[in-house]
Amino acid sequence: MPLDRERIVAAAIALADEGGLEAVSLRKVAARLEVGPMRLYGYISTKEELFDLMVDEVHAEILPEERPGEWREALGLLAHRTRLAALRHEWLADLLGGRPSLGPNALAVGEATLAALDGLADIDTVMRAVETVNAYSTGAIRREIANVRAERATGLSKRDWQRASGPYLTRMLATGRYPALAKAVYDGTEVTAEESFATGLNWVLDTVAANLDRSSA
Amino acid sequence: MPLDRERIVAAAIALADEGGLEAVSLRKVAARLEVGPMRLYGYISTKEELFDLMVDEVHAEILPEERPGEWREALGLLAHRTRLAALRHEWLADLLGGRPSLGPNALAVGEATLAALDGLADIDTVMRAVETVNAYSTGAIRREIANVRAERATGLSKRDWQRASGPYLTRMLATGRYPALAKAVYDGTEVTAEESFATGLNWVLDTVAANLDRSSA
DNA sequence: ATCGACCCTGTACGGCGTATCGCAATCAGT
DNA sequence: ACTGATTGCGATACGCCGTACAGGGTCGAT
Repeated sequence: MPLDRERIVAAAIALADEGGLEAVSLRKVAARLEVGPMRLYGYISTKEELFDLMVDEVHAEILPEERPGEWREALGLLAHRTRLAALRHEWLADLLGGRPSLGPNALAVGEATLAALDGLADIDTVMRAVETVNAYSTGAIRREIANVRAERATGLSKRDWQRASGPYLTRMLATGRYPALAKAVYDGTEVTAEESFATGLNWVLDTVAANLDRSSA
Repeated sequence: MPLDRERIVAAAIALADEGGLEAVSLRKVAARLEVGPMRLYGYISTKEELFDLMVDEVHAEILPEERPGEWREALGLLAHRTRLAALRHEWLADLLGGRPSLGPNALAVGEATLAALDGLADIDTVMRAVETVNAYSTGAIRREIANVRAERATGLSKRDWQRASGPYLTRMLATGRYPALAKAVYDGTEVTAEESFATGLNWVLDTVAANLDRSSA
């Protein structure tokens, strides 16, 4: 069986899906492909490059088959698909935004994002809009995955955890040094991660809409 | 000289400031304090815990001395101070949002954020606002640091790099597969990272303002 | 003075990324 | 066909990592 980048990246993604990024070592990738570790260096030159290739591969899942006509739908779809990709591949949250993504699929996602706004405002406004939506998305996704992991680690939902003597945080909140925080934790409505993501995203898209208008006026 | 968490965390931060997160190893931290590596385990139980402590320590720099009265100024100040902290400690960008920050200083920052919006809308709207601003800030900061590093690595400004045959990206853009991207790269005005951050932040604060109004109306 | 318990930390283990270099396979020259 | 030079592959090995563990040193009790 001939080796190539694709098989290497696929093996690395499988390992990362199963055990997180830290389960990805060049030795384990090589073992899964039944070759010696150094074989890989004929196809990739560094572990970081492998990570870059993994990120780009997942961007292929993010790109929608067809682009909606409405810019707002297009941007929302891309953001939601990025989120879903990160839920399927939690390690993506560790890598997203960590370095510029310049692989062909990531560029295609960037292209789709820009294309959705093309002509709706001057280039600089469009770029600011893209940056803002992307910053929100990656930040929100990272937080969501961080929470998923924390909940999995304690085996409790966030709410239960705080209420029922999540020992450390409860103690901190009980000190009275964080009154607003305590109120938010105890009085806030529980909301799904998807709702939270969608709400913030809509707010951000609202402000993008407002600024597209202002710029074209 | 007696050892304590503070000295350990300070040594780790110094190492990270000098050589990035990957330059932080328990062995090097210990060496800098002139003790054996295992001494550290009397004060921290894992390398991850050390990272958490480092993040919390930097949050002390983020918390402003006095809180402005206006919510918008308060939120903007916190976001800008977080960004400045990340510029002083680039490794913070690698850790921000990676896991829930529950140290005393991070909680104090969260408290200040919530307090700024306290009473201006129902709790759920306030929480959504905080989440959105935080998601934007961490995402934007991560991207900025990623760009700073990429520019440092190539020794060229982003613009110069693309224009003057940054070989790979130029080739990709020349394929014609990314027309909107190419246009943005070639026709976009160069803008400082701070302007970009501030613009997006203002947009997000605009939408927060709009939604605070709607909720209280 | 002797012993026991406990804390401390040096030693050591398994695993990592990847530099290096010996060797097998290939090819050129006769 | 046979030899010698050359190349490129990948096994071996190096230096580093986080941290388990056990042995030693310390100190209190008898």
